[in-house]
Formats: sequence, structure tokens, C-alpha cells
Amino acid sequence: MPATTTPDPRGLLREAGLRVTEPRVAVVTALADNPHSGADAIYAQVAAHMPTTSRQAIYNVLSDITSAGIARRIEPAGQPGLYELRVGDNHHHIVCQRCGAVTDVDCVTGHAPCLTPNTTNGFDLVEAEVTFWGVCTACKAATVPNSSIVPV
Amino acid sequence: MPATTTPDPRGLLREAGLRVTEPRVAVVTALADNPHSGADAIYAQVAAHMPTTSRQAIYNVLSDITSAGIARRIEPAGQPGLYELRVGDNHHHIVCQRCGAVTDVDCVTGHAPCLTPNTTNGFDLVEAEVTFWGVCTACKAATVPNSSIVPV
DNA sequence: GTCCTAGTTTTGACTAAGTCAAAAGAAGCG
DNA sequence: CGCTTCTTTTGACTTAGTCAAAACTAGGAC
Repeated sequence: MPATTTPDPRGLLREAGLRVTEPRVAVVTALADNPHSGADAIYAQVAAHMPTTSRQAIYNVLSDITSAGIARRIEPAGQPGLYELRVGDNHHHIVCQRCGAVTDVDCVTGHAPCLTPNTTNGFDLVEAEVTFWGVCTACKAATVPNSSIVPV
Repeated sequence: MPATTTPDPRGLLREAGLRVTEPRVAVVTALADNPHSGADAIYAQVAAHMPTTSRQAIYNVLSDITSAGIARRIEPAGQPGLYELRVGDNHHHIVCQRCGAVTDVDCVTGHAPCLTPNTTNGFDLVEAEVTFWGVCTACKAATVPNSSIVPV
């Protein structure tokens, strides 16, 4: 009953020039079902179906598919690295300061860098990464309203 | 020779309602001299003058002055937490993808959130954090031009 | 000036997240 | 069907940071 929204993991891998193996298919599928997951969450999900999987394999696969351009790694302050399959559209994220929930936000301009600073201090600018911080619906509704994980 | 740009560490601490102790003064001074330093770099700098200092003391002080509002913690992806004394002006950062160097960029609007997404997915928006990624002058000039620490 | 007490610092063990490297195992070409 | 190269496993290790209890000290009270 997991309504696999996956656009064919095997195809994705093959197109990226990566060998199609069980762990890789499992990781891509897990990411398609649960975007913005960390290595550990993915490991848990994959290990449920494939108990022989090692945590190291997950790290390997994530790093492989990230450098192959299938996945992207984001790292909001105070959280371990999270991965998502949505790549190349230069979108951004809203992160909940209380529970860490992450959702996507479309980029206004649609191409990188979507913003430019008024002075670059001599840097060659490649990309602007925008992270919106706020409080998600669930946390707004929660009973104890004052316990942020990220001090403002 | 260290042209202490410090606006009186003792005053800063006292105004924030914190006890003025040697480790705290040393950490604030170190941060004033070297903004965007990590806990370890600060520890090295402080320990040079105060060899009895413990790494834990540095973590305590950093966390104290951060929650007192004297310092701010930033955490660019792939790097440990960095601290700076410049607070309350909602500025942003440019980070070098090769060497990790960080410099400040003034915020265009000057107040938080300086940007708003076109959909908040139900989140209450608090702040927009912008990180510009690029290549610093030194790395542009470096001999080996292709070894980023952050894959694009 | 001296004492007291809450707030600080030290010490040292511990956790989380991730990396490194060598050996065992499989994908897919010929 | 076998070979070669790429993957995965195993397990030790590193880095960044947290937790908790004991020792110490800044600064107000006397």
C-alpha cells in the first residue's frame, strides 16, 4: 500500500550511469516515499525489507547518488544531513524550529543563483541557498508552545 | 600587535547579565579578533593565553553568550558550528565551497524575515537565512582549480 | 575586608554522525 | 559462462558535541 510515487528507481540509476543494485533501488525508493530523510531514517526503512543491509552501505549509496546528481543533500543547522530526490530546480526549504520538519518551497526565480548580494567580497558566486525558519502547523497546535530546538 | 577591535568584552558580558570571568572575556575577545571561528579554533586561541582552559569551558561559554544574545551561531553545511559577535542586524554569509572561508553580507532589507516564500505550507514564518556559496579570491588563485569540498 | 552562595569551570565519560580501508561478493560486458 | 570492475560488508576510527558530578570563584551581604 505504499503508493510508490517513484519515477522508476532502476531507470534513474541506469540513466545516471550507476549499476542497478538492490540497496540502491531500496534507497531511491525510500527517498521517493519519504523526502527529506536522514541517513539513519533511510537505513531503518531499507533494513525493514533487507535485514542484511549495513549502515555503511546506506552512506555509500547516498553519497553515490548525490554525486551522480540523482539526489541532493541538505543540512539545516542543528540537524544531520537530509536527502531528497528533487534536484535541479533550485528550490528552497522551510524548516520547523521546534520539530525539524522540512517542506519544499519553489524558488521565485527558478534558476541559480536566485539572489545576488550587494557585495560579494571578491567571491565568485555559484548559488544562493535559502532556508526559511518557522513553526509548523503541528507544533503551533501542540500544548507546550515554548520549547524551540533552535533558539531565536 | 593584535589590534583589538573589541568593544569592551567585560561591558558586553555585564550588560547581558552574565558574570565576568576570565574564560568569557577570553572567548569574546577571540571572537572579536576572529569572527566566524569554530569552537575548536576559539579553544586553540584561548588556550594559548590560558593553558588551564578546558574545551568544555569553551562550549559552555559559547552556549552562554549565544543564548544571552551576545553571539550568534551559524552552521554552513559541511562545517562545524561557527560563532560571530555581530548580532541583531540580520545579515547573511558567503561561504567558499573550497576552503570554507566565511564573510558577511549585509541584508538588503535589514529586518527579519528579509524574504518571504510564495507559499509557507502552513508554517508561521520567523526568519529567512540566506547562505551564498561561491569561491573565494584565494581559492580562485590557487593552482589546483578543481577540488571543491562541497559538490555542486 | 571577609564570608557565603549561586553561578562557573573542570574533569572525564559518553553519544551521534560520519569516514576510512580491506576483504568478500555481485553486475553486466564479452 | 567466466572475468573484471564496481559494490557491499565488516569493523575500527574520527570529529563535534553533550551530560553530569565535583571543585572552584565572582561578586553581593555583612
